[in-house]
Amino acid sequence: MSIRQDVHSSGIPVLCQSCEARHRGVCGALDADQLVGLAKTSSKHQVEAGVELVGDAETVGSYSNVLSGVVKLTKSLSDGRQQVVGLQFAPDFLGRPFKAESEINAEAATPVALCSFPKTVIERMMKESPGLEHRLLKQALNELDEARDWIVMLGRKSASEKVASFLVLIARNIDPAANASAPSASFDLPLTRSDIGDFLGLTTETVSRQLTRLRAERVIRIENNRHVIVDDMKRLEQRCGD
Amino acid sequence: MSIRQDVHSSGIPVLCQSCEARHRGVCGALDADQLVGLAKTSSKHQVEAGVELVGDAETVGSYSNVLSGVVKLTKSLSDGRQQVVGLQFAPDFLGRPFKAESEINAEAATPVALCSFPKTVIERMMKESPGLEHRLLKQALNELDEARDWIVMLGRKSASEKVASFLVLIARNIDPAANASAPSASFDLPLTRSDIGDFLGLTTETVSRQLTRLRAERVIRIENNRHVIVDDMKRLEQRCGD
DNA sequence: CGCGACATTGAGAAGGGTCAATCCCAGTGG
DNA sequence: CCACTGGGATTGACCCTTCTCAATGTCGCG
Repeated sequence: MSIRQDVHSSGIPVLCQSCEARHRGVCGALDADQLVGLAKTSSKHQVEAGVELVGDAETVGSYSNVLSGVVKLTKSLSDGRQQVVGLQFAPDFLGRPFKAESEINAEAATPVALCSFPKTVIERMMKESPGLEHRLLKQALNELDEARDWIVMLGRKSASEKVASFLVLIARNIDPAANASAPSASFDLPLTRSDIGDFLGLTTETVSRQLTRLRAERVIRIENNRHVIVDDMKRLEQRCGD
Repeated sequence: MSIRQDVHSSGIPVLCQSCEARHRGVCGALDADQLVGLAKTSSKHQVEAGVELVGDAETVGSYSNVLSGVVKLTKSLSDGRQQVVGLQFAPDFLGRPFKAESEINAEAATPVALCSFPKTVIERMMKESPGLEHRLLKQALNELDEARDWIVMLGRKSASEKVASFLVLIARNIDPAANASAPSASFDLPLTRSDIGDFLGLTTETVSRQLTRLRAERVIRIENNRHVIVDDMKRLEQRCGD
């Protein structure tokens, strides 16, 4: 069994050997040959927090897998008002197929590791391998579901419910131990207060006040302004409004 | 030319002959044989405004194309607060592949014509014909783009900007003459004031006040509470904030 | 005519926004 | 080692937009 496994995986590029995207991400839809083809033109990058990913020369004309860290997608109105429209965690696929310019900005919210490859290569593979398109469809539908939950949140929740919902979202995506059933969680916030505000449609000050309130009510503890500990996830979830 | 056309279309089911979904909708990805297969199990429905489409026996386990009218997708919080998370116009595809229950309610906002078919048939065809999956991916990505624009609107726009944006959206989707370049538009609102509120994250009263304001400023005219006339789309667009 | 659903309008309350002062803390350089 | 600096974060006071609650208006229809 393990021998067959080894034989099988011997055709997989070194670059991809330990890559999470090969399992849970889009690359899982590719066979060894395709992986080799893709790996030839792909490269891993490491960027620090704050770097623009889209509009930046490095990824124009290319797609990426997020290997670690958090990428923040934003849109702006003409007068500068900004809104975060999505967060991408590993092993999400980053990029908008079938469209030249996206009008969306992507920025590393934390230090981020990416595996990038030219648009053309992926688009060719999509034609050859329906499985890949299937994966992308699934991710798109998932993101659509998430976007719709976010719409409900923005449209109908109060400030304190928004902040609680945000913390739950982050806990679920960042703390590896915080599965649905885990009673507690502990994680670093990947965003500044003002980013969180841009995410929730609130101001920095309101986010701060709501965090203070949650802390005063002993729902969360905060260390170093960034690290959050939730002893009882249930209590936090009760404050999400849904 | 017209003869060849006729010969070619002779294989197309009567049901589909004049159907818009065959051109701009998902059925455009199917060849004549597949159309015949699909048409065998599909049927056109006409439902009146207010009918629940999902959760209702008629469409559980099935997908549909919207042929005419407007379908309203909503989600609710446990205490009853409601939010519209999407509107579907002809020839949109209605349904969420790869997921048993959607937690989303779909309701006819106006009288609606649908062409429905069992999930199983479409899902089989998706495996056979990559073109179909491609169409669905495109629609999903488009809806995702729209959802993100909506997120910006909900998170960052003022009540008056929201109402103006809503009117522009409807004008674009309902008034056949209102292409991007048309200077004026005229249409019936497919939603009640309170539905519009649920769409924009506002109350009925606020929607009403903003409409009154737009009318007072001669940006729009309203007849019979439902019919809206925009003489100068540019002026309306200027109030959208973007 | 009168009912019921939807829409408008008004007055008052409140949730968040705005502006400004202060705090906190990680670096940095003396 | 300590003071200084600068970028978040927090807190407070005040204000404004939007919500809430309630009254009134309008239209279609039996």
